[in-house]
Amino acid sequence: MIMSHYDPLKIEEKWQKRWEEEKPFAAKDNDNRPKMYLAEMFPYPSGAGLHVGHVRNFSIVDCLARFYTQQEMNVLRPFGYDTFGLPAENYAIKTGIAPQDVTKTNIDNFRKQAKRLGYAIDWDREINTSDPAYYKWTQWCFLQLFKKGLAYQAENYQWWCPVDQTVLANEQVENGCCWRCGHEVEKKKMKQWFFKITAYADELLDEIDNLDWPDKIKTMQKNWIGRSEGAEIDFEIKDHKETVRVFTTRPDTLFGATFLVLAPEHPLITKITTEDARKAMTQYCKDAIKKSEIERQENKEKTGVFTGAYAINPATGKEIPIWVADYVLSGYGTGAIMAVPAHDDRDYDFAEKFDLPIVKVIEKPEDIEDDSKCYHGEGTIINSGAFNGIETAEARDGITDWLEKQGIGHKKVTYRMRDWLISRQRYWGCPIPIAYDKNGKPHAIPEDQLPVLLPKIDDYKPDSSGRSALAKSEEFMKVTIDGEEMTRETDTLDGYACSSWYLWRYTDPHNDKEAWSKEKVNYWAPTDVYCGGDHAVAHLLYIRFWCKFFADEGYLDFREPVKKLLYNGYINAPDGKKMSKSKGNVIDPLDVINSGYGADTLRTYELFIGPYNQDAAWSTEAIGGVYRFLNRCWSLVFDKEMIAESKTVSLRHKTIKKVTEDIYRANFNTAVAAMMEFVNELYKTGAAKDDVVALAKLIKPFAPHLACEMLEKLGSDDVWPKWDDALLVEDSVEMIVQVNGKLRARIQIPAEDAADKAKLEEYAKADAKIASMIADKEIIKTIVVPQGKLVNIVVK
RNA sequence: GCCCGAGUGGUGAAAUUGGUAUACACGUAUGCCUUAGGAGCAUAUGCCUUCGGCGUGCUGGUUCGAGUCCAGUCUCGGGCACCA
Repeated sequence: MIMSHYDPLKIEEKWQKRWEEEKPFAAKDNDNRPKMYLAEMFPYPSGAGLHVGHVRNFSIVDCLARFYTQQEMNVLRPFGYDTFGLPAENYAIKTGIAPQDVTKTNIDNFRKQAKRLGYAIDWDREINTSDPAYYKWTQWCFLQLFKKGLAYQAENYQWWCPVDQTVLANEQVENGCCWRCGHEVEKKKMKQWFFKITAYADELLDEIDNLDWPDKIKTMQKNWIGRSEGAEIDFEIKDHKETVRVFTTRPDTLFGATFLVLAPEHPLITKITTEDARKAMTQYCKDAIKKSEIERQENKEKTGVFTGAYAINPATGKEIPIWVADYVLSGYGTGAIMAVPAHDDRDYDFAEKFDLPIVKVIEKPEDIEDDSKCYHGEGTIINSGAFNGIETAEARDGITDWLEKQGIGHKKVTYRMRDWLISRQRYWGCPIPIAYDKNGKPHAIPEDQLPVLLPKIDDYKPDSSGRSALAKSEEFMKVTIDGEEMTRETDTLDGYACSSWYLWRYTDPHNDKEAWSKEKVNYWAPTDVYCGGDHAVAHLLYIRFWCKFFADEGYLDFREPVKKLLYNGYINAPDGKKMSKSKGNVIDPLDVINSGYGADTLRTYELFIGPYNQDAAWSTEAIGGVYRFLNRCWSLVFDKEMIAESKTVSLRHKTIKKVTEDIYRANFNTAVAAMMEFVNELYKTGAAKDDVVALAKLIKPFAPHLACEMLEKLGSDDVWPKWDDALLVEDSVEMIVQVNGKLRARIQIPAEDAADKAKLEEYAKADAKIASMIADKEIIKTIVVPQGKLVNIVVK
């Protein structure tokens, strides 16, 4: 017989053309069916095009989208592009080609490639963050935050290269030098824009436990927010009217505070440093501030300089020296600490190095073993006047209350999370919709003047002002608000701002009156399943923050943007290393398709490669196995004679159950395995029409083109098949006989006897091999029949 | 240093409530078909062996029964890392 041939490229072209014309994936805003909103983290459309990592990510979402569509739900599965950012700007600086033009080329390429994969995308909802019709509303979002005081300006130290006269990102500073010119960089105080994410710190933290998200991400977010409860305490400074405020989580150790330490950036340093210390202090602070965060953390050898000034410990009344050291961070708490060397490792190291007094104030319980140099656990308070003898936990409240009565301390909650710095001195970003009057006061651009358009310019390089290239456009800079001439802000927004609300824009992407309509957003959102493999903290925290803010403002009826998060692993090169252009080990999905495998094989392979949330190495051999499997599916319909009556009814129902439940659990790899088992069996027994119809429906979320081709030939719809529990059972089942927990016999028994424990025992004893093992009845201690299908005989 | 995960064949991995360890796939071997095959189909494939025994990183424990639960330990991966 001449075999016809499974030709994926031909089949896929046919169905993609049909989907392009008929738009079967358009989501309906008014629909009685239950809704299902699925999205992946939208890609940055790089010049390199789609890679196999995108394919894994998109294929997971597509599998779910098609699965729920076949379950007759109203599915929204949109697509878009995160287009602002450094690569396009650097490319423009190098080549002079406008980022707008590069971006358009890249998007066109991404779209074309995504269509080759046959995704069930509602293409009419496509969005692009650098499109003025989109970023108009990013600017609107900024203004809502600005109006509520949650977008604000503050002075902040930034890296500054005095030769290039530009601000540098932390990653652009190498060994204290500029990555471009190699000159030593400095830290410069600059005014920057921030979003006050800390205003939502408590809710962002408390809601984490209720999220259906991977524990890994939840833990990372908790650590990132880093809530600490403690107290702020004011220390008087001898011979000065100023006080030093410190934050501590251990107010119970106040009597053991034998010195204070200020961060090198602390504003009081210049005021209180004595003449003799001044020179050394200036040098120390200058050096410390210059050091990068990384350098400050790498070298844990304690350094510091004494100010010459003394504070008064309010508990003991004693004078204690005030030091400056870079182990105290300016950005956390108050930038100053009370040092308790007896009960804190860092303070202990410092005290030992500079020969400062160590006073023990906690006696550890006798049953606790702890031979470290200083004890930081709980215990009984000593050397603390009226507080002696009480437990540390109690003393934390007691001492805080006492401080509060004196008016020199209070309870305080502090977060490790800082406010979100959003201004970028870059051209290729969303302009911040702000203008400054003559006095430098910021004003919101009126909403009817939005969008603030990003002008096309010739030279994208930042200029000597340290501002973005926008400052060079005189036309852009001038603006009139309420008859007053003002100057525009030249910073652009962090790209993460653009992606903090796109999930809501998808629900109403063409709205030119508002960012989204309340009706549409509350019908579709929150997103039911969101899938990505990156941005564990930043993006996934920012969308939660904006969701809570816009819920407070009445624009959303929900406070968490994503119900279920699927965090997929990476696809690595066959050797297990990261794929990268420079290593030359990149697998191009289009090459895989065009080599003859087709998109269905690629998609199914990437879902079969392993658990979706685990990294996987590409295998050029294993993908062939998936192709063979699809080929066998195809042959069942197009090559083989069908049999009249199915011989695999029970397995068919088992397979339907397994695949359905596996997709709900996101166990895509075992769902594919179950279908392979089913096909292998059909090859042995022959396949009836019911068998292949079920198979085609089950395989559609994985290999949609092939499935459509099969269903068309079979004249079937694609409605998701159901299983019948009664049909899962086969006529005869295998029972297991163990002796002392070890497998000794397998016996075929009628299925209806499987639940009858007495009968199972009889079968077991009747088996020749078992009978010989227990011929001497004396040795039987007990017989355990825990449930259907298993007997364990325990012998002496 | 602290906090999480994970260790199962030659390889990627299954085992969903404590109940047949290694499903499915790759690779390998053999056969069939073929002018030919890097195609297709079929069979076999944890280890040692004569019966039989041993096997889920290692050492113990609980249990009639442990990959799964408990204690300890080793290794690898990830996150945080002077946050007071």
